[in-house]
Amino acid sequence: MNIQTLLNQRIQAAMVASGAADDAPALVRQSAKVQFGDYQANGIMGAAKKIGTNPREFAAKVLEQLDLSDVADKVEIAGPGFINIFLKNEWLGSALADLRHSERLDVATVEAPQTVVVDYSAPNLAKEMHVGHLRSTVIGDAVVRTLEFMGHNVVRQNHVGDWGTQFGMLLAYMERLRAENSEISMALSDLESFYREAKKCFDDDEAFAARARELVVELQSGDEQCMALWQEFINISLEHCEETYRMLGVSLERKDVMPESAYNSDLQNVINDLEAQGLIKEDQGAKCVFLEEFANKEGDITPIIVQKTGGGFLYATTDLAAVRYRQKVLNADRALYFVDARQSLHFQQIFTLSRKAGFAQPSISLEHMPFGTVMGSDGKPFKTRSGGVAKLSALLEEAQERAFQLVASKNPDMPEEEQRNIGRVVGIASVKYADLSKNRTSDYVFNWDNMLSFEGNTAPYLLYAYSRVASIVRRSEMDVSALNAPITVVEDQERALAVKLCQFEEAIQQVINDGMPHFMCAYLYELAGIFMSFYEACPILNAEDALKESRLQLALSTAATLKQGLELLGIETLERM
RNA sequence: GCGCCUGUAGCUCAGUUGGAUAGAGCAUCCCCCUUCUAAGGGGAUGGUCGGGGGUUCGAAUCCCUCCAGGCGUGCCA
Repeated sequence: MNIQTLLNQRIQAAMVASGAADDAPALVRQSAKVQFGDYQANGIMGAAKKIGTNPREFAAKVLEQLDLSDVADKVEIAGPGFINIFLKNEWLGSALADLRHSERLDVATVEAPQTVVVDYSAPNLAKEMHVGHLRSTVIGDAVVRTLEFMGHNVVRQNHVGDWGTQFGMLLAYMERLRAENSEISMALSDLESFYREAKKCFDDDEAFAARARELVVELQSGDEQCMALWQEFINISLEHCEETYRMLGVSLERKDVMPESAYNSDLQNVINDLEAQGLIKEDQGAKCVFLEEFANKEGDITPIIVQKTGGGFLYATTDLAAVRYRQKVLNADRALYFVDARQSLHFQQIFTLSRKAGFAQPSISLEHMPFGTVMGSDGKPFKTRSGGVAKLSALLEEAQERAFQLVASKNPDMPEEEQRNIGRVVGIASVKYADLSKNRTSDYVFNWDNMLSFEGNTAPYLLYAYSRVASIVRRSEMDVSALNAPITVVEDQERALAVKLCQFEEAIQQVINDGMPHFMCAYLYELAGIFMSFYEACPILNAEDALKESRLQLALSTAATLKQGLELLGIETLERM
């Protein structure tokens, strides 16, 4: 059920029938205030202006063409020409019955599924995942889950960094350890320190550095032994990533890995294609593309360098090859890039050039989904207490430990095993939710106390709300699947809850349109808050039979919606806390 | 220099693409546990939406300008 879509269609049709342009939008929104009803149409004023009539008179004409008697019991003109819609309680009751008896909460899959390529996470395999990878991974995964729920064909692309000069250094260090008969797998169990040690050798030891550079050349020329060593390293590094994904509850798998190196054999083709189209200019020894779109007022153009002096390729080249792959091989309708906001210019360049060179057809939508930086309380990029970059796995361990301490202090009598499990779920959920609930584009401050608080828009609050609903259902000791009594919407709190439950699909739509999961978070937080008010005001288990069954179904639907919503965010729920 | 982003309550954040009297949580202050989890709920206080101009029925949102901060800007990714 999507009330907004339904009202939009009906009101727009009435507007057109009243003389508005065919494409005049009805602009139906959830009402800002209760006195304005449940929904308001804001499009009347604009449409009236275009055809040169008085907005209120036009609104009156539209109402004559509009029959909402099945869904609304009051439709009124207000202010300069708003149309306010008050939904009918009986209709809400029947909509809820549909929702209750649907596996998917009455959310229909899309009529025209798209192939959506989602590029996210993309850690550099030379090092371990750190806090900087959290946002791309968590936000991308939430959007992926939401797209799949709506029936789109999603192709995950984990564009990991597995190529480049730093691998020479790492391979040289592997060689050295092997020569010393040291245990390589042990050394690689902590990639972070492995990288540090290798870097130290590279900086201090001239012979080592020379060998590292030599290995880069061997690697690039496809030397078999060198490749084998490299592959060994990549495998171990990927296992680290997968361990973190498991801990985080992220849906990425090995099959989703499409590394930078996969495009190596295509990079020269990219250059050739650009050259054949006359797009390349050699400048100071490098092959560049100068596009007018990136000129300043003086006419100076920021070039896109696609091949370095000496023949090396750059990440621009790889990204161009990736666009072409996503277009030609994956046949994408949309390609979403969950990548740091600092790469905005880079993606503008890549997208513009891809269109110009025909790598991307007009039909494909290329969308950079930028996100801000995770900050510490000092307002600077988040670091550990010792000042280093925070390893993601360590951060997640700490989250679970903190949550465990919290659970143990609130529930001292609970068996430790259960405390641990709750700590795990709450800890991970807190970190993910803190990230997901903020507007993607802005920086946010990482704060343990805020994210682990049970108050406000936090994971613990939502999980608690869910477990509380689940507890009511358990205590009812009824066969809830057999519940079939009509759902009656009478009290204000019942009504508010009913309307909110019917708006789940609208929240999903927002997440998909803009790649912004915080809309889902806001929705779930509001839903939980409204349920809590309902819970205070409307006794469920102590109500008499018909009322009890009606309210129990409201509770059931709330539980199902919270669970499904959190699942779309990639967050586990708990039946008991 | 140029470009992009950000600036909303003391703090942390929303604000559905130009809609009605700008909203939450924390903090502060007051209420509510003999009834389904008080890890909860209800209420109060708190705003020149960075400043100034403009566009129009209507601006936190769009345009111009200034201020403050962040980031990017030819051979790292």
